Amino acid sequence: MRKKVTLKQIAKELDVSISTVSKSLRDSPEISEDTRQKVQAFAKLYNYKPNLIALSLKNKKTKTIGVIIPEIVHHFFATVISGIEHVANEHGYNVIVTLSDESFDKEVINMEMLANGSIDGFIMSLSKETQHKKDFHHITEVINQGMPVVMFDRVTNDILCDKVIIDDNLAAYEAVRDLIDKGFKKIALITTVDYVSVGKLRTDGYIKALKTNNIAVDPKLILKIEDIDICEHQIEELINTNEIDAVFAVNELFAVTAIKAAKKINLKVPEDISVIGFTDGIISKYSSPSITTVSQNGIKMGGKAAKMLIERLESEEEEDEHYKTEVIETHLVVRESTPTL
Amino acid sequence: MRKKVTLKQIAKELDVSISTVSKSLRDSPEISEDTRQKVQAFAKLYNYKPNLIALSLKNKKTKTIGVIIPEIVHHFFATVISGIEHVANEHGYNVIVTLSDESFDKEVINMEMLANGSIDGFIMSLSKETQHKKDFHHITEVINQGMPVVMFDRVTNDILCDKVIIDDNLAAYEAVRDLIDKGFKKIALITTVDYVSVGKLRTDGYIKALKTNNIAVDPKLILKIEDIDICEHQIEELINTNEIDAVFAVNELFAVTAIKAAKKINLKVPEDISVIGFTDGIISKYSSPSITTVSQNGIKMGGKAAKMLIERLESEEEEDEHYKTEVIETHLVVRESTPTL
DNA sequence: GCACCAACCGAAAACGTTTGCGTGTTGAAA
DNA sequence: TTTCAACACGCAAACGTTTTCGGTTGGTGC
Repeated sequence: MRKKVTLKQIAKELDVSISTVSKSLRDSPEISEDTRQKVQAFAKLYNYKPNLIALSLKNKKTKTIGVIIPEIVHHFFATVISGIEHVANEHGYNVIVTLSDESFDKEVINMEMLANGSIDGFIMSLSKETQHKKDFHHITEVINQGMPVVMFDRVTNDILCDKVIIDDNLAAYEAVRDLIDKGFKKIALITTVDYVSVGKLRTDGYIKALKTNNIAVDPKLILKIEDIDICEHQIEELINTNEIDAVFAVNELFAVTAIKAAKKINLKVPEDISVIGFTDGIISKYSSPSITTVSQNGIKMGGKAAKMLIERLESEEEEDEHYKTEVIETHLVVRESTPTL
Repeated sequence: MRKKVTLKQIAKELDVSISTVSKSLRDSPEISEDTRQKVQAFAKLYNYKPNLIALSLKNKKTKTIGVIIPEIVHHFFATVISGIEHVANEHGYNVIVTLSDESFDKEVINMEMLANGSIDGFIMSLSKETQHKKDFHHITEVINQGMPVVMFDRVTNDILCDKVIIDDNLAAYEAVRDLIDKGFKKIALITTVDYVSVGKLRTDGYIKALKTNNIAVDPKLILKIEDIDICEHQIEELINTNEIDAVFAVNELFAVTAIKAAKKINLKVPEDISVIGFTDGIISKYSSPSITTVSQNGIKMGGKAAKMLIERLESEEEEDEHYKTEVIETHLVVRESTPTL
C-alpha cells in the first residue's frame, strides 16, 4: 500500500525544502531549471497530487457546490442535478448532494452541516415543510455569512438571492388555453395544496385561462392533493362524478393517474377526455397513450443555476447584491393524450 | 454580513488562549467551571461551529463518501443514491456525487479528483465504457492507497473489494421460468450487449431457464441492444417478424418499448403476448398495462453499500483484506403485463 | 518557611499547502 | 580586491483545528 505522497516527503527525499518543491511544481522562476526538472520528475514518478483539503483550508475555497433538494427519486430533480453536475464539472467544481426529504429539520441540518466550510455556495429547492412553515432563517443566516445561494423551482419571495424558475403561471395558462382552443369547456384541475409555491402558481394560471375565456371556474372541478401517495382514489372520484372534457394536471403522476382512472370507467383518451400534464419526464413519454405535457427542462435549469452560482463565486467578491431571477422557457410537448385536431 | 467566527477570534475577544477556548468547548476537565461557561456562552452567542475543512485536515478524515455512477437520470441509480444518502447521514457522513456519463475518461477524472483528500471512501458502479475496456487501473490505484471502495450492481471480478449486487442470473432465470410455467414456449429476450456485466448475467439466466426446461434457444429471438436511444425500431422488428408468446426484457425501457410495439400491431398485452421487465421503476408501475418485473431494491442496495463502506472506515484501520460480496434479494412483482392464470 | 501537589491555563506542533521575504552564493564589473 | 546584482533556495507565516506538554499560580502539610 503506497500512501499518497506529500510535499514534505518529496522535499526530504530530494534533500531540498518544502517551498522549493512547491515552487518547482508551480514553475516558479525562482527555481533553477535543474532542480525544477528533478523535482517534477520525482513528483510525476510518485504521482504527486496536491491535497485538496489543505488547499481548501489555505485558499478558503473548496471548489465544491452544495445542493439541497427535497427528493432525488424524482425525474425532474434528477435532471436538475445532472445539469448542475455537468456545468460544475466544466468549471472544476464538485457537487455535494443532500436530501431534505421534504422535511424542514433535515433541510436545516444539512444546510448547517455544509455551511461549516465544506462548500463555497448553495443551490437549493425548498422542501414542502419549509414552504409551509415559511421559516427561512437558516437560509438568511447562510447568506448573511457571505455564502451565495441560488434557489430553483420552489423558491420564495421572502429571500433575496439569485433564482432560476420557470413561469409556472404562464405555462399553466398556455396549457389550459390550448385545451380551450380545442373546444373544451369542462376542464378539471388536479393540483397540489396551495403552500407548494409552484402548485399555487399553476393553479392561478389555470384560473386565469378560464376567466379570460369567459368560462366559469367550478370549484368541484378543482382537486387539491396533499399526499401524492394516496391520490388515486380522489382522482377517480373527480373523474367519475363529474362530466369532464379535459384534465390539466400539475405533474406527471397526477396526469397518468387521471388517465388510468378514465380508462377504468371506459373513457378513451383522448377521444372522450383529454389530458395535459406538467414536467416532461419518463412517465409522460412512455405512458400509453403518451402524455401531452408542459416541458420543464431540468438540465437547463440546473445548468443555469450552477452557472449563476459559479459566476457569483468567481466575481472577485464584488458583492453585487444585485440578484437576478432567470426564467427558463417552457413549451407544450404535444403527444397522444390530446386530440390532433 | 457576519462572517463565521473562529476559535482565534473568540480567544482574542475573551483574552484567553486558543487552546483554552477549544478545551472549554469540548468540556475538558482542565478548564475551570468559570471560564468554561464564559467561553461556551460566548460561542453560542456568536453561533460558533468548528470549521470542517480544518478538522478534515487535522484528523485526515473528511466524513464524506464519494459516489461515482454512470447516470443519475435513471430511476434505479437515483434510488441507490437515496439509499446511500440516508445511511450516510445517519452516521454523520456527507455524499459527493459525480457522474461518469458512461465514459471511462470521466470516471477516471472524477475518481482522481475525489481521491486527493476530499473523501474517505468510494461507492461506485462501473461505466459501460470501463466495462468494455476492462481497464481498472484507476480503481486499483485508489485501493492501493488505502482508500476503501465498495462497488455495486455493475461490478467486476478483476477488482478485489466489497461489493453489493443482486443475483442477476438467478433473478432472470426465475422470471423466465415463471413464463415457462405459464405455458409460454416462444419467449424472446431483449437484452444489452454482452460487455455490460448485468446484461450478460441476465442473458445467461434466460438461456439457463430455457435449457433446463428443454426449450431450444432460438438466436432469432434474442435481441442485443447497443444504444438504448435507438432501440425502438429493432424491437418492433423483433416482434413483427417472429411468432412470440412472451418477452423478457432486461430493463424497464426495453419492456415498455416492447409493449408499445406489440400494441402497434394490435397485439394485446397480456392476452396475446406477455412481458416481464427488470427493475421496478416508475415506468413499470405507471405504464398501462403495468409491467410485471423483477424488483431490484435500489434503496436497500445503496444503504447496504454505505453501511459496508462506513463499517470498513470505522473499523480502526484493521485492514481486514477480507472482502465481502453482499447479494440483495429480488422478487417478481406481478402486474398486468402477465396473465393471472 | 519549604516542598509538593492540584488546578488552571498557554505555547507549540501537527495536518499539507502557498508565498513573501530574507539570505547565502556566485559571478562579473569597477 | 571590493562591491553588487542576480540567482537559487530556505524560513516562516497563514488557513482553523486538537492535543501534548510544560509552566504558573495558590494552597496544604510538615
